Amino acid sequence: MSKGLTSRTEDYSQWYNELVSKADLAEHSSVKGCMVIKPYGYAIWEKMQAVLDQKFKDTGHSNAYFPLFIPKSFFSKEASHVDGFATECAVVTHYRLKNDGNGNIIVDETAKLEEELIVRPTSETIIWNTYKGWIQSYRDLPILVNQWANVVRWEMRTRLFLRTTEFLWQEGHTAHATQAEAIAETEQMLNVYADFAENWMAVPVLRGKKTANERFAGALDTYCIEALMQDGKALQAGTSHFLGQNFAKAFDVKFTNREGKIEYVWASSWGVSTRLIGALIMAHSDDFGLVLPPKMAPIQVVIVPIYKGDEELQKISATAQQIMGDLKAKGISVKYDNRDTQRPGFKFAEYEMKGVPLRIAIGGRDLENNTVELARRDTRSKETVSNQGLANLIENLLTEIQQNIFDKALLNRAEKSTRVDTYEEFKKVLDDKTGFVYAHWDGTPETETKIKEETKATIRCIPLDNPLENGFCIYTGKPSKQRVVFARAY
RNA sequence: CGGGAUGUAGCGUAGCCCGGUAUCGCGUCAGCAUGGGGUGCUGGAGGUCGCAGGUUCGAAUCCUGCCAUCCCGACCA
Repeated sequence: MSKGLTSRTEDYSQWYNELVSKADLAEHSSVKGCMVIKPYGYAIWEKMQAVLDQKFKDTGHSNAYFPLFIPKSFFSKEASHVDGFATECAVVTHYRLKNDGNGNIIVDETAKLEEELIVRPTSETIIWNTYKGWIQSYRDLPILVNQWANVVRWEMRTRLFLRTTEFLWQEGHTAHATQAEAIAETEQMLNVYADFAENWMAVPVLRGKKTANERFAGALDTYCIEALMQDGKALQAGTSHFLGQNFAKAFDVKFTNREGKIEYVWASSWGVSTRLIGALIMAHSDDFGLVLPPKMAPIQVVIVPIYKGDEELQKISATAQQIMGDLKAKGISVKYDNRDTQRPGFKFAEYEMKGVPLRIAIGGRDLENNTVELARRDTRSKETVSNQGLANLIENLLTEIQQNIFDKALLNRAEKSTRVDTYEEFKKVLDDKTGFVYAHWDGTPETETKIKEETKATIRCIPLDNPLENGFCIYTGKPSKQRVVFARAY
């Protein structure tokens, strides 16, 4: 691991890239646009999965698995869905290779697929094709299924975690007897995501609806959680879609309701991806490396011994083991780094880069005094504390750190949220101050598109709890009933 | 797919204009010392100079073609 990190103010993008690499989260693979998620980065994903998976189960969902490949004909059935994804699909056309006689492996042209297969960019089509066979009566509803999977979207430009050609995610797909129930499900899952983002990832989010332009291809309504990064750019952190009867109609999924009438099934889908790791990184980290909220940290506490010779190490290790036992009893994950191959200072820097929330250093002086040195990653403060009641102290500190990290992110968002009433002001804020810009909009896709073309800012969402307020569109001057949230986004 | 740039050791680089078999840093390996914030010294290993042609006694360097990657745009969780 090399020293130092480009500062955020100097070059935010480079800071991000170096951080991902130096914190050992991920690296570029030999496959263009695809990343290798390294063990430490994957451990964060596993933390996310564990929490989300439990939340899904607590809200009545079950996991299942659907194929990676989708027949092209399925994919074409829902018109706006195809339009949305057509330009970024990987297509399988052949199923065999052969030797061309010169030692080269080539595609065997005689092994052409009857029907080409799409590598799923999302699974609505294959799932609704399947649901058709599962649903006949209202008694079969609702179906509440989630799958953890990889998907492929052939992106032009990629960035580790934020946008890669292949990424990991979960996609929930539910089927309901009524519109109201499907909408309630859509909203419920949005709240699950928001709760996860704020109370686990310590990332404050806006809950809102997307405008028609930003809506998921095939949805009637797209709900989202929007987070603000430290550089003032917005990041869509999760989406939940009310699909109406669009996919039921496309795949002819009907059921007999209580009244004996035949009706199309109502649907929702919702997902979050490994992009959340990008959000986590950019929301909290500093110029010294990653800053992880304790609830998302693969290692919450690291213990570094400082010693001269084996004998002293033995003594320190005994103390360390005792502390580890106390912490583990409280469900705190702890690592004792007694590698003799690195020096303490190196380890300090390394765990700082990796965002471990708390570090305990134990040296000879501490043994004499029954103390340890305790260092917080979020504030980078150090203090020497007594061994007595250490586990309780740490337990409380972890809670405090979790809160502190959230508060900081919330403060950043508050500082970077601005209300503007003119287009001039709007552009100036976007350029100079960045962040969320609350402005009136006439509600038309045309105006939204114009603003996007001229400023690169998009409407991130119309907040769900948005107060009504009469005003005039900053672009056209037409009357407007509420402000919407604009930002430049990842 | 348009506009720009770059390919030299695991990583980052110098050398290229002005041809003579490759520089430095990090990392790595060995030994000794060191150990409370990225340790020091000594010694070692590691290179088809993106690929293929061409010019030349001789090419990382000059010429031609190709490939790849990165940045900016269009597209996007």
